[in-house]
Amino acid sequence: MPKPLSSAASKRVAVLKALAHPSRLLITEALMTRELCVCDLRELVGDDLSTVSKHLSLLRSAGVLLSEKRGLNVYYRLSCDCFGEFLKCVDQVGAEPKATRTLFPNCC
Amino acid sequence: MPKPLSSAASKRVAVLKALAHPSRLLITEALMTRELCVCDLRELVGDDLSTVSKHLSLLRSAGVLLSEKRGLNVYYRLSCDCFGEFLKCVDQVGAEPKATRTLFPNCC
DNA sequence: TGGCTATTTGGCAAATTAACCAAGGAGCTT
DNA sequence: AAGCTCCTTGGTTAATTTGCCAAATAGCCA
Repeated sequence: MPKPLSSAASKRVAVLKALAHPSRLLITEALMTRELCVCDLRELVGDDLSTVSKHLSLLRSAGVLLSEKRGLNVYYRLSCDCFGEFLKCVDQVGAEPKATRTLFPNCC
Repeated sequence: MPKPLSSAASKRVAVLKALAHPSRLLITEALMTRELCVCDLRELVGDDLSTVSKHLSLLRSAGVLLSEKRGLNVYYRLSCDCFGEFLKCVDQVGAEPKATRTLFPNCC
């Protein structure tokens, strides 16, 4: 049984979990450029449409994406334009071979 | 079967997955202040020692943590000092109620 | 060496997550 | 209204992850 989590912490975990999946990260990266509809995203990731829809729904409920229906299509976009910065941080993690680092230099 | 992933992408996913767990995020946050040994971290998260050790091993292999054995203890520390920035980004995601946002303001 | 402490590893059962198919809206357009 | 397109939801099975116990390893110290 998981121990009670502060709401701030569980929100962080929800966001991270949402992004910690190949298709969902790909979707998020694609949306950094422009909003896209579900069928665009389906083509991008190549999974079954229902699978993509579920990924999108998860990203939306984590607060990562916003959606809007226009006509027949549903368009998704990032809720936040900080993902460039965010991914830069991710890429800095362990950018160097771990064995060669012995202290805290200035890392990133 | 997952489709082939670029190595940069799978590395990103590995880092995000490593952080997307309550205990592992807690550990990572604690290590932002100072390095700690396994027993300190065990006390912090309250799980079985072997569970904590597996979390640490996962974080290390994702490149998030570095470890060093000194005497009987193994000390863990962050591989990177950019986590403050990183978490700031995470917290900005969906910081506003989703419904009220209709476009890209300057968000974060 | 033997014993003690700190940590890791192996193995397994429970819980969670993922992906597909099929069926169900929702909103054009005629 | 009928039919079509786009998307979401329900339900099921497979795969992955989690967490504990027990056993193994590593290093100190008598």
